Amino acid sequence: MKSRNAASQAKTIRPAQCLKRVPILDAAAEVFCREGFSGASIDEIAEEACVSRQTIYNHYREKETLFVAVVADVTARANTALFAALAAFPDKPENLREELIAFAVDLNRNCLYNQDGKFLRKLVQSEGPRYPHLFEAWREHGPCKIGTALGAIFARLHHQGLLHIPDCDLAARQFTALINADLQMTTLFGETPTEAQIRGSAEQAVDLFLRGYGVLAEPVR
Amino acid sequence: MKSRNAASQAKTIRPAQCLKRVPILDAAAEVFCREGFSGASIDEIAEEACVSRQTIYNHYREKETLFVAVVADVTARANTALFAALAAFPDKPENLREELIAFAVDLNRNCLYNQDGKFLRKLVQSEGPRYPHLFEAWREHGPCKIGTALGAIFARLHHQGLLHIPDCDLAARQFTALINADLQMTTLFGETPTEAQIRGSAEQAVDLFLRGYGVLAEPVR
DNA sequence: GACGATTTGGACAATAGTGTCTATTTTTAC
DNA sequence: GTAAAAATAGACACTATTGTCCAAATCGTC
Repeated sequence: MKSRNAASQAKTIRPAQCLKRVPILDAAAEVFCREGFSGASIDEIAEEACVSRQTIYNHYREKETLFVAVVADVTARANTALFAALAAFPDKPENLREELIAFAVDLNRNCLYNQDGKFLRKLVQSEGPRYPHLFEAWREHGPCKIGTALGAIFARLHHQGLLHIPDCDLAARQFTALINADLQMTTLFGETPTEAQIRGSAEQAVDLFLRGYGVLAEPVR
Repeated sequence: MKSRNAASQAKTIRPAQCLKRVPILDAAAEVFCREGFSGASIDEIAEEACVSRQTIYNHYREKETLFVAVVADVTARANTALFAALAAFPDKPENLREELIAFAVDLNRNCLYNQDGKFLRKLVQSEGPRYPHLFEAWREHGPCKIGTALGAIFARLHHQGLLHIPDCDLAARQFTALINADLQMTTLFGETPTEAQIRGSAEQAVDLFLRGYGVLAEPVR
């Protein structure tokens, strides 16, 4: 194997120069998501990226290399979106219901149900078992830590006396489950939920959540 | 095309005689679920079913026919399991919390998170867009009507004064979302949740659900 | 045991996809 | 403008897979 022999194989392309890298990654994400790993053909990706097939092979040695690169790319993007959403939640909430709703909407719109979220959910489920390493990485560093981060937020709300939450990690899982309750079906269809759906789903979720975990500060009205 | 010409093509095999049909369907479900539609090869299925490849082609003309048959088979099985679970819920609940928990456990164990449930969830997501007809069928007649059926049950509980539920369909979606909240991660790993996990998840879900929708008949204890 | 139905194994053509190679063209930077 | 880097197009070998055809073997039932 010798790892390429200088002459004609020196097509390793320095990672700095790109130009075609972005369209390739985008098209590949699209096609991998639509067709799955084995269903996606390099030719299809090349066409969708408006790029010669050879160019793809120049940048990424083989299909699997490309796939891994795509997952890394999408995961990174999803992560920054997630951090942004988490950071946007106020330290000292004033109108808890509204702020939780806004947070849920943000989470759903920009992390869970955008293009990247859809890609990750679908791919982790269908190709996860085949790439344990990749899968583990997603679980550790990926959008999956929504759980812990949310748990921390709820712990703060508990200590601030705004909510009464015995088990914060559990509450975090329940919160994410609830804000998706209304969107599951749309999601499975591969469609993107409308803004109204996202907003409605968030409101319903937060209302139930607050009935379950709210401190009964105000008298029943 | 002529639709086969009597002589050698008369291998249509009467639907009654089977013998090899069950192992074929089982193996095919397994392989389709593991590899996806395009990743699954007929040879692999034949081997796993301990059957000659030709036999598969005798029964199901082509790969797609086999796939459709598998989905129909699994859906039918999942449906009877679902009906059994729904029927098992008592008309006049006596200990609502316990009975809801038992119901949730039953639902999770025998419908949502068994082999069939896993298959349907995975396949609908990955191959759904490619088979709109099949997908529609699943949505209409498949396990997806958990929603409506559950809604009906909750409506009854509301009228019986056992719960206070303004929107029963919403509550149904939230209920199913909650009983899965703790299992999502395990599920994505392709693992089957343990009995303890299922039980715990159900308890937590029902407790939050009852805090949100319970009539406050008893004084806070 | 004989009959028809079912199953099997192997050979086969046709197709599609991966990855390589090479020569040529375009782009970028100096 | 020129030279290096990157992109392209096409031909190619190789492999895997689908689906067909056929002859032989096996099974179930009477």
